[in-house]
Amino acid sequence: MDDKGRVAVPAKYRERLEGKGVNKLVVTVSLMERCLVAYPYPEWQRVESDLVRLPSLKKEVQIIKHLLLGQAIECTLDRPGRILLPQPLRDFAGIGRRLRMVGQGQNFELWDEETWTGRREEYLQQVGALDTGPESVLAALML
Amino acid sequence: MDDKGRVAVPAKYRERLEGKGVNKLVVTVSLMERCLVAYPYPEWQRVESDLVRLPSLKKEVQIIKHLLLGQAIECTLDRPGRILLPQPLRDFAGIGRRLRMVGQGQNFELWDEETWTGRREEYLQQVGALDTGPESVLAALML
DNA sequence: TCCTTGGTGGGGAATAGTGGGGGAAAGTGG
DNA sequence: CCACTTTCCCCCACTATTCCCCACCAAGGA
Repeated sequence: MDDKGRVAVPAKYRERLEGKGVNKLVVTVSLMERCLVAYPYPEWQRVESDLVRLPSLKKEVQIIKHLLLGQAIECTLDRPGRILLPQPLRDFAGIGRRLRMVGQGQNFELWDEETWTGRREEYLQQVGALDTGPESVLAALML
Repeated sequence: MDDKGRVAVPAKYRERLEGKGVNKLVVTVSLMERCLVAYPYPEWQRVESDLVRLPSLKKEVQIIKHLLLGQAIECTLDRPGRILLPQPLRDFAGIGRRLRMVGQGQNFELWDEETWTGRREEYLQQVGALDTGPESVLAALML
């Protein structure tokens, strides 16, 4: 990230977007981790319409709508393929000068570099402790 | 590995790939060890589609998706049959100038040479301590 | 020895990423 | 309502990477 708050989206992601004529991303917070999540615009529309369909009276729904919808920002890619990350979102995820993008299939996450490497160590430890019996996730993958 | 970060894929692996018209590999981290895993592209697609099919709410699934999907990099073989290993992956596996490829059937692992020889000693010790009764893995192999 | 095949090294073109200036637009205060 | 400030966005130039190609070296077989 440069000191204007711009983040270069790697060319590999970008060409997948441009292939579909998409030049906008929606960035919001992650519900699970101290990081941000970026959706290609069409993908976000799907998420959003799912969300608004949920019954607004339920407390869980309210919470999730506040977090996701309330902080979602539409970001347009500039010519060299960068997005401008608003300060509030950067603060939320503790994103400093160096950040890390973590792909998740359709969308991808934005982490502070240091936060990510720390979290990754925790993940590895947890995997080591996982059940490896025939019913486990690991077994299902036949890795 | 040369000082541009390129790694020659041994001809034996390569011809198996080229036989199937595959010139791309996907490299990601290993869940179990401090090493990298390389999949032929079609094989990786299978793993990936298995992963996205798993229930995303489970914590184990989240962890595995972050580790495997999040750090997966697509690598194209250059003409002499080498791939370029990105710095972050090299760092993860502590891969220095000399590295070691360890076949695992469909895929293969990439180890730092020194890390591998150390780990191999531990493996040998652990094999020595294995149960050799009629129900054991060793017995099942009829060794 | 010579020829073939697999591995290595490096130069250079193309492409991706970075940084910064200036102008438009939007927000703020008089 | 108008000036002033700030933010943002577009564009250009510069730097770093990546990728593509060719030439060299080393080993094994005829």
